[in-house]
Amino acid sequence: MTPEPYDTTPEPYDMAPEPYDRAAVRRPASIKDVAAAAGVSATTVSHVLSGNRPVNEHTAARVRSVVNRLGYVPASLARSLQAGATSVIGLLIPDISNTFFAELAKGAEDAAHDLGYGLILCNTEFDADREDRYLGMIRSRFIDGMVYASGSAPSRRRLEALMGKFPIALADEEVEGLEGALIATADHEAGGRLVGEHLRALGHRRALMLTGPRALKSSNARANGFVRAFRGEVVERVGDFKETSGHGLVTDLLQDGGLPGGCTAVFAANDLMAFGALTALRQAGLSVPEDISVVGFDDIRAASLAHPPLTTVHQPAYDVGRTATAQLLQYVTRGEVPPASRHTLPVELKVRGSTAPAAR
Amino acid sequence: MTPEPYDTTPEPYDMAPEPYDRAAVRRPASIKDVAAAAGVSATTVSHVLSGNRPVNEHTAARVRSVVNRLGYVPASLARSLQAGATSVIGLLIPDISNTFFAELAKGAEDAAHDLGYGLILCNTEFDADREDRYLGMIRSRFIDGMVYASGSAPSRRRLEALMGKFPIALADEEVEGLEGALIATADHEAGGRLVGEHLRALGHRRALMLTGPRALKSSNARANGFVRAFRGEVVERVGDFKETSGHGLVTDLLQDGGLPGGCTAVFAANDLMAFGALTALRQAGLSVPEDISVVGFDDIRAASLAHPPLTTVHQPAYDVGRTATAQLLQYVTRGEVPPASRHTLPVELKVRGSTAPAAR
DNA sequence: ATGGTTGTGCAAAACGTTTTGGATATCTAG
DNA sequence: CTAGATATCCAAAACGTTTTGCACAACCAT
Repeated sequence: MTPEPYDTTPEPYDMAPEPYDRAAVRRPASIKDVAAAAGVSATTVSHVLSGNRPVNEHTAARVRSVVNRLGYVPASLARSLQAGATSVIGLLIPDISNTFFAELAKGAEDAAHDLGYGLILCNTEFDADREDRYLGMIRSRFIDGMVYASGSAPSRRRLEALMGKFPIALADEEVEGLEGALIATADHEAGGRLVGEHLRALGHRRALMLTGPRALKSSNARANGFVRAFRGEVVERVGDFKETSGHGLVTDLLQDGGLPGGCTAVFAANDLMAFGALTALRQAGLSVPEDISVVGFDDIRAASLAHPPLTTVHQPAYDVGRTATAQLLQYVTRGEVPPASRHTLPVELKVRGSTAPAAR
Repeated sequence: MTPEPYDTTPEPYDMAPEPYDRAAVRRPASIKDVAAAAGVSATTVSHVLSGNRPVNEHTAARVRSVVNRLGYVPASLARSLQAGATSVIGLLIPDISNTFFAELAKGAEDAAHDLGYGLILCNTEFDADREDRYLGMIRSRFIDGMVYASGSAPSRRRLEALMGKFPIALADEEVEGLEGALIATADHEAGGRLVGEHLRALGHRRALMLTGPRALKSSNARANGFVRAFRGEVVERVGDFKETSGHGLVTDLLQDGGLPGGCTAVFAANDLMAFGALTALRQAGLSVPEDISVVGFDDIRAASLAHPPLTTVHQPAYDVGRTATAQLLQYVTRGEVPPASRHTLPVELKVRGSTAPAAR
């Protein structure tokens, strides 16, 4: 029986809309005030409100009336202290303004809300100090658990030390060597495979692949899946998931005498880099998809709005967040590790206007 | 002197990376355990850690060593209970996956983090019950304040009742009749005005305006500013800020025999509707900006990536979130209402490829 | 010597709940 | 009429901190 994290009794509507009066903030009523005013003990008030033990209906009615009159709302802090849990968890991500993480956050928030949990947003901006600071919240037991969706390498060891002692679930990015952990991630490898098959079916035999940072398992999985399924010649260039990176890599290649080996397609490991590539190609007078096909990864909102609409792999960001959080909470509330402790969520290829049969 | 919300002492790195061992969770060390092990009172431990009163350096060293050995981290709950504040605030928004609110959230998180505050994400999905539920957090004093950036009408009265008693700051959307409130909002009216001037300067004299819901002051302000500065004929249609709405409204008009009165420009109250309009126009065989100019509002990421790149009004979403939060926290920590309790933040017109001189 | 300061540490109260073991009165079954 | 059950409520402990008032010793200046 987890405690309700906060009271939901509606504020009486007919209350005088007092002017904004900072000075007159009086100490909010405590359970003792209610007890005194109702002529009962604090215990009884608690029982009336929680229904934890039966109370005489007459007494209960009196107590409830006093509760309303005084506008009493139980202090959730004291409740949590007593209960040993706060009904709040954290969500640690690098950048909430990135639509992928925003979607993930939405899923996490939904899952948390479903079980009456609050969600603290831990936005790290890829800053290790900031991340440590937030991880401190779990050690001080202010949050009951953490959904971790960051990939900053320096915090890896710190994370390991925590995972044995506190409930932590990984989302989106795996951490090597943590076998027993709770993990929810998209099927990056399958995504790469789908792209490889798609381009191959269109007759492409040579492709340029713009990868993400080597340190990220997810990025590597995309590349591996692609290379394996494409069964053609693949030239790799390492980018950083930013638009400028895609633009720069392609521009450089074009200036060095065209895409290497007569590539007819470009697969970028995320949509942003794909957009950069798109712009670079257009600037060089090439048209997409007639001359070159371009594929992205993520399916961010702009992908379908762009011109041409971008063929890309849809990632279930919402589901990743939701699943990881649900797993974490199952662990936290029931105290048991959920049966399937690793979830790999399906991705989907969205074929749009940026891919076409290979030019001959 | 606000309390540190959570401990930041780094976990010792050289700790044995124990296997994931749920059964062996032992009660974390409390201040009493430390006191006993160090042969001092809990008071002394507290003083050593807080520096609140001087402690003999020899004793202090001993205490610190025990703290490390036991891995003691103060329970922030107990600390907050004693302090009467949690160092956590809430951010209530309708939809985190909307890039505008994601940016706003980022600003809010930054401001909160700067002052050592945590931020609870309250995503309402425009659901009044969910909003009430979250507002309950402030009444139960689990959070020290709330940044409110939603516009759902039914909660208006409820909000009024709360604003006199708890620290609440409004972001993005004003609430009528709450004069003393803390408010940070973009200059919607100026944004509309900029668009009006821009289109007029390009020679446009008749325009279609797609507004947002009438209930939103921000949407009305955009329309008012536009109409006043455009000084031409303006046909208004009411949309709902969604892409389908922009598409539907324009399609309907086109099927009824072209844009009314020979409009040469469309101003949508947000980018999403502008994209809808763009698609509808293209489907009707009209080209943008040669035949019709299109302007949006918000400057979401997709705006610059679209084809043609969308002329739009850049809203300082990040600053709105940051400013509102900073104001709230100034109020919360210092207990005083900041000097300027209303901030109207400047917007900026981004002229891109979707506007051109009026076709004659 | 005396009074005041400084250094050092402790005990107890306070924060606001929930939970547990009784206590008292009333009822039920034999 | 009595033993046991039931209904009703309360006092006290517990959750883990910080803060406050005080005690004691040691030192200083008069």
